[in-house]
Amino acid sequence: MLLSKSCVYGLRASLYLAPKKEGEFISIREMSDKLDISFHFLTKILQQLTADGLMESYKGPNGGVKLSNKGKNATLFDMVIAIDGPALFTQCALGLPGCGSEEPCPLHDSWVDTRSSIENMLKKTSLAEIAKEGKEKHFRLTASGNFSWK
Amino acid sequence: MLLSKSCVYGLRASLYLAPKKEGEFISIREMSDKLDISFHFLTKILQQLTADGLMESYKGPNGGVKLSNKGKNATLFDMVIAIDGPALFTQCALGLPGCGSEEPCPLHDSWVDTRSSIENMLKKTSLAEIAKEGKEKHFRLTASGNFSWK
DNA sequence: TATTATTAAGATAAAATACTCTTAAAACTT
DNA sequence: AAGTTTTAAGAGTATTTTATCTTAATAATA
Repeated sequence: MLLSKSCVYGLRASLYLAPKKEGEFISIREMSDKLDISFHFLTKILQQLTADGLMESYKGPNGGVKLSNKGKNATLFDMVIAIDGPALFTQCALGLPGCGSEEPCPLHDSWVDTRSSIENMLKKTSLAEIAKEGKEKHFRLTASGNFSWK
Repeated sequence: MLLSKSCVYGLRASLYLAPKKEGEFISIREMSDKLDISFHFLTKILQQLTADGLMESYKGPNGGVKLSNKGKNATLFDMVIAIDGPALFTQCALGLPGCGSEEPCPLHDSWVDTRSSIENMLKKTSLAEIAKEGKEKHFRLTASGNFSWK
């Protein structure tokens, strides 16, 4: 698997929040229901993104989380780094510590290329841009497809 | 992580065997020592590749494993499929079961591209070809770099 | 002020992955 | 035939990831 489950959940939640209107806090319960993710588990992941400044949270009635300004302008790459860390984008495909262009593993050269194509894919569009596009394209965010970008 | 540890160990062992001369069985103990992988764990992984017909094994003194003809002409892709299964090359990046070109997730289109670039990277060269190339380029297979393609 | 709705945080549990140990089976050597 | 070297197979342990449960803290509302 390319990304951990935590990471995938975090990305889906970020994408869920992306089209929401300015300043609105969305409860984690709503997201865990709509996205079919365990509430407490999702809470943990979003706490991490909040700690990283990519989201903001608010307690109490009408509380919830929202993308911070930083988060809105962030890309999925930033979310992945915050949750899974940078290993996928820095490590040798065979996990060899000394691997590099001087003394490469058999996969090194092609993996460097492929790796940056993954990176570019995740960096290409900001959440704000995906949200805009999503409203036209009705992207899927759930298994059942019952999510609307409004 | 792109590939499981089992898978990486299996690939490194396959690459270790690739340049060995025709018909020679290499003991798993030698490989586990040279590649710095737990003997019993590596044994399990190689049993899988043997069951899949990618390797052949022989018991008793001077026994060990070697690439089968199928294995020699196989690519790293085949090894990955045998160990990790096809999920990486078939699944949605966000793990959404219904995702496809009709109702895609936000990553679908770019992920389809990236996914096949990973696939192509692993399919590009057969183990036999990598072995040949390795003798010129002295590819790394260990953390310490103490592996020689002779 | 009491109640309720919410996130935060910590403890626990379950599942998956990674690793180890023991015994059995096969094949060689003497 | 007995002993040795090797893979095979199964059970067991450890670690990490995923998920749940409980309690605390914060903020709104009545």
